Amino acid sequence: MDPLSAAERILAAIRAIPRGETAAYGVIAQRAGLPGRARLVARLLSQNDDPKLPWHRVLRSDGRSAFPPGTPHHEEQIKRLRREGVKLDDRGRVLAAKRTKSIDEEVWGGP
DNA sequence: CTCATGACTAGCT
DNA sequence: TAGCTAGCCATGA
Repeated sequence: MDPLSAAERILAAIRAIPRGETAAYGVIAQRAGLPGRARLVARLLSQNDDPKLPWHRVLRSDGRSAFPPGTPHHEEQIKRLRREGVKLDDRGRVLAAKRTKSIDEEVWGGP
């Protein structure tokens, strides 16, 4: 049986995002062994209550925040990302170069 | 059981 | 580049 629940694998993948980098919902899901479950990742985040979870590093596939611009959540997310050195364009989009490249190694540490 | 909703995505126009 | 659509799937009414 699975040593870790799907939810726990997803949370682990989110926690593994390095400071200053970001990852899309779909990427997190895939890394958790749940390809195509981006919405599950979103749902977990919406219900998560762990203040240690770097939820602000999780973005949509286009590099934008999942929250509508102008909302408190959106502002908070952008604020945290900037504080970590993440660069955004005028439209609040994270530069592609800063998006996650090898979360797999971050999570499962290669071998 | 069906229907609506949502911190999503990929593809098409 | 922006907007729309269909597909996705766990939850709750």
